[in-house]
Amino acid sequence: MKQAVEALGSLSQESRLRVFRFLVTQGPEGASVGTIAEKFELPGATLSFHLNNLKQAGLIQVQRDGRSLIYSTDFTQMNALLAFLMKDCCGGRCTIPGGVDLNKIVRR
Amino acid sequence: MKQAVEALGSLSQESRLRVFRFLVTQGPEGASVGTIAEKFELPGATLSFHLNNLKQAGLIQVQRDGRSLIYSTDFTQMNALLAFLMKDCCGGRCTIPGGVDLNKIVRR
DNA sequence: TATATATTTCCATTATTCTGGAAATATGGA
DNA sequence: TCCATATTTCCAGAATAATGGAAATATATA
Repeated sequence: MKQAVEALGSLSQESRLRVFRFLVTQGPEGASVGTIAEKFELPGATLSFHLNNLKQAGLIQVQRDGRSLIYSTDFTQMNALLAFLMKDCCGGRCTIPGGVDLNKIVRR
Repeated sequence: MKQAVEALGSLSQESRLRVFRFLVTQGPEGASVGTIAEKFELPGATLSFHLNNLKQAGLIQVQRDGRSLIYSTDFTQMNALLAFLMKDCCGGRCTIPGGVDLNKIVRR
């Protein structure tokens, strides 16, 4: 549950959620800090703080490319978070947009 | 996205997540504030604060029964949150415990 | 009406998180 | 080596959230 709280907390901040969603769209290529900073008009220190928070939560990973640091999503944690929410927080009552009852397909 | 941030924020606090999960197990019957307070050993004012937060986020609902207030889960919001996370935060890479690829069944 | 029970609201305190300028660190190239 | 670029760390101030005692409100019952 500790991990879930951390991931939920990380995604519950608007700037961070925005950045995370953007990184999701970037796929494995990811994006450099500079690119993200420009896109969201965030000061370096602030962005660095948020990226570090997402990384601590296990939601993103980083790799260096020359002078740039490239951040990209790490779906392991997101996967775990979804599994947790569906198993422990839905009580057999959750469906998804297509009308599928999640709890009928989640191994419990 | 506003709603998602609110729901994520509400669930990202340990006491609240615990209480929410407990209410999930209680189903439509729900539980009184007193019952929850005893179970989690939380002072009245603190619990009231957290219950109100969950309610504001649309995750629980309340009804009066005599002197007691009965809180119970409202899955509409949880459902919406899961849909949001799967559609916008998984990038086609999330599976659930049974090994099912969520993005194959989510209407996008 | 008087009293007990259940819960909330009020409010002050403490704790945590967010923000961003400035300095520090890392890398690459001239 | 010197300089430019990319990003982080440091740090202090501002904003937001959590905590819980005490008073207020709501309901029930005698």
